[in-house]
Amino acid sequence: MALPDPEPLWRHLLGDQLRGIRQDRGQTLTETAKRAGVSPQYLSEMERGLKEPSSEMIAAVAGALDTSLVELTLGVSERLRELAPAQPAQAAVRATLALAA
Amino acid sequence: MALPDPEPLWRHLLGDQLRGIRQDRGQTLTETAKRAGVSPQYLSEMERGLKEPSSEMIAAVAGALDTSLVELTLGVSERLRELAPAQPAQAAVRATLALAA
DNA sequence: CGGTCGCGTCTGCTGTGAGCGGACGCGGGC
DNA sequence: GCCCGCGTCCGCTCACAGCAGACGCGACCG
Repeated sequence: MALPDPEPLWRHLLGDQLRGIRQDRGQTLTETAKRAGVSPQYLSEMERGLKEPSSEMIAAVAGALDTSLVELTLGVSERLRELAPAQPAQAAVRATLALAA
Repeated sequence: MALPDPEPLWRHLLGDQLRGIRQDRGQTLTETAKRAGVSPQYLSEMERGLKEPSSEMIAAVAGALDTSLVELTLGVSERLRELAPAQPAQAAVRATLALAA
């Protein structure tokens, strides 16, 4: 019986994307949060995949980072493809993700 | 002064993807909901973008549809690209999306 | 025709978690 | 030493995630 593959969760992948883009842009968490109109503590939680942000929140933070939902979702799908090259490597992939978080 | 582009929201795009895939698979809303372990009324709301599903819910419904988060996010990003060919067409694009919903 | 069934959606509800204020640890500058 | 800004921790409130029961509708059957 095949188990469902343990794909990473949306909120983790999204958070990774957001943090990655923010760092690429050289923005601090505090200034991005301010630009997005959210609290710094909340943005911190979003980036760490601790919260399920609403669609409007995602859009606001994307706007603050001068990016868009299309780039975020594309980034997530690309990341997922990198993470899932073959079935037997799943356990190693999981460990790598845990280290990145 | 450039306004932020009125990109569709994540929950709407996700819901459209889920309904599209479900219909492609020839599954009823009721059986997909059962397979995913969610209520039919909730799946209906998800598909119509009325609710912000948790990451686990997204994963559960994806599993029930024999799809994955990578396919969903890729589908969303592709849809966004279709929807945003050029800046002046944004208002027409918005109207088209409203009709689809 | 009336009754039954399954589909998808509406309505109202409760417990949980989204989002945030205040506090904290840390490093850097003066 | 004090101050500042960074990012995160902790605790809180209220909006909403998720669902039970009800409903409208079309299809089917006797």
